[in-house]
Amino acid sequence: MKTAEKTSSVGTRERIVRATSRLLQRQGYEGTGIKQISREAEATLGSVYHFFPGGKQELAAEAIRHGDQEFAVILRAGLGSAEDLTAAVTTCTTLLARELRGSDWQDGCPITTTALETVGRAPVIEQAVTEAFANWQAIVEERLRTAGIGAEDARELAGTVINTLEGAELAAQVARSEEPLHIAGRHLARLLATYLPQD
Amino acid sequence: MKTAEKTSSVGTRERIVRATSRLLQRQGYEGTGIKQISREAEATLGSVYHFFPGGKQELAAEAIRHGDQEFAVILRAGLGSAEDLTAAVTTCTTLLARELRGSDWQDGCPITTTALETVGRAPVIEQAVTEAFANWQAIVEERLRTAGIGAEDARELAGTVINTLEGAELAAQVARSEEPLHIAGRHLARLLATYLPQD
DNA sequence: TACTGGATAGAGCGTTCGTTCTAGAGAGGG
DNA sequence: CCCTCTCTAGAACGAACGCTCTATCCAGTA
Repeated sequence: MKTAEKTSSVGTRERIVRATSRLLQRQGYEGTGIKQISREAEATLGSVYHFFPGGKQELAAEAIRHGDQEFAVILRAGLGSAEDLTAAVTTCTTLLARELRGSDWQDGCPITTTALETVGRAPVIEQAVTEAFANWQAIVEERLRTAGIGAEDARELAGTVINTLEGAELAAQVARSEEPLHIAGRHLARLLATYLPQD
Repeated sequence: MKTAEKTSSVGTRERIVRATSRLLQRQGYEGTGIKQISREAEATLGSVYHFFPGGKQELAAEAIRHGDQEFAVILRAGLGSAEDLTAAVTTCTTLLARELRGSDWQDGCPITTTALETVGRAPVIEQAVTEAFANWQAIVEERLRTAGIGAEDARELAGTVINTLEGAELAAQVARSEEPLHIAGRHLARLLATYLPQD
């Protein structure tokens, strides 16, 4: 089926998905052209349409799924960084802030822009976006339950944690400052503390 | 200078700004064309470039300022709806949820999409976005101080309130559900309560 | 060697983009 | 009456858009 990889480089399909994900993150859906993607991925237009016969929408949906995983990694890293729940949450915001600053405030949430642009008009993409949000919420929810928060509270709080992180990341990007994220971390920690069993 | 308005309709410039604002809210910056704007505003291309010689960017910046005021009205209405701070906050989320559902989940925050698309690449627009966020934060901050919260806490909390509302509105739009907004309202109320003087 | 099918390559389709430009409409002042 | 100036009107420009299409390359199999 496939010969062993001769070089250490990744396959064409993977390069296309990665390039698309990064471009969507930085320029959004409408602002990103297929030709720019193929250029950036060092693939030809023929290859793009070979792997993604569904065109731009199918490609974007796959890129969203890629961004989903990417963000989930950060989330898990932050949430698993400490026994203390509130410390874990602030680690999350610190990680996000670092990544944001490191990219000169360019790389915010990998899917938000595309999500907003396509809401209500591109079902394939919306589906991927919905799954990503649900995935992130589930990750946070599980951590909250581990910390002893009840099922229903954990579910609702997880949603608010994700939403607040999203909003703070947007604000940080616009303001070119880590402050909104750090503040969000502190406020989320304080909110969660009111639900912790020992209270 | 100007003859008295003969009809009750608004002027051409105003129609252009309103149409642009609504289109940017729903389709974002890259997804909205000048010709679509002129069509929607019932103005000609000549009129658009007459009033906005700076082109699409200048027009978008003006539309952002329009959206700024629009959102500020809702914010003030919600925050001023009750003596009780926490009740006022949940009124905000209720108002936003109503508007969102009423537009079939189309009309979220009037500026977020454009803000994300143009961050770091359209200074004129970024400026308008920054001012809008600062404006909203100031509105919330003042209300928090009225409720007796200290200056620094009020400033930081105001930022988180705006950010969380932004994030929750995005989630509500994607999920086509009022729930994220209502939950955000409850959590924000709870967070704010921990800062209230009588605690 | 001949054949097959996945992958690559890019010219070209019709359309739309943001912008420019010229022309004219219409009211107000001289 | 004409001149001026604001505003309206839309044709036209080059560039970029998403996508289709044919041609070619090349490893694997027979």
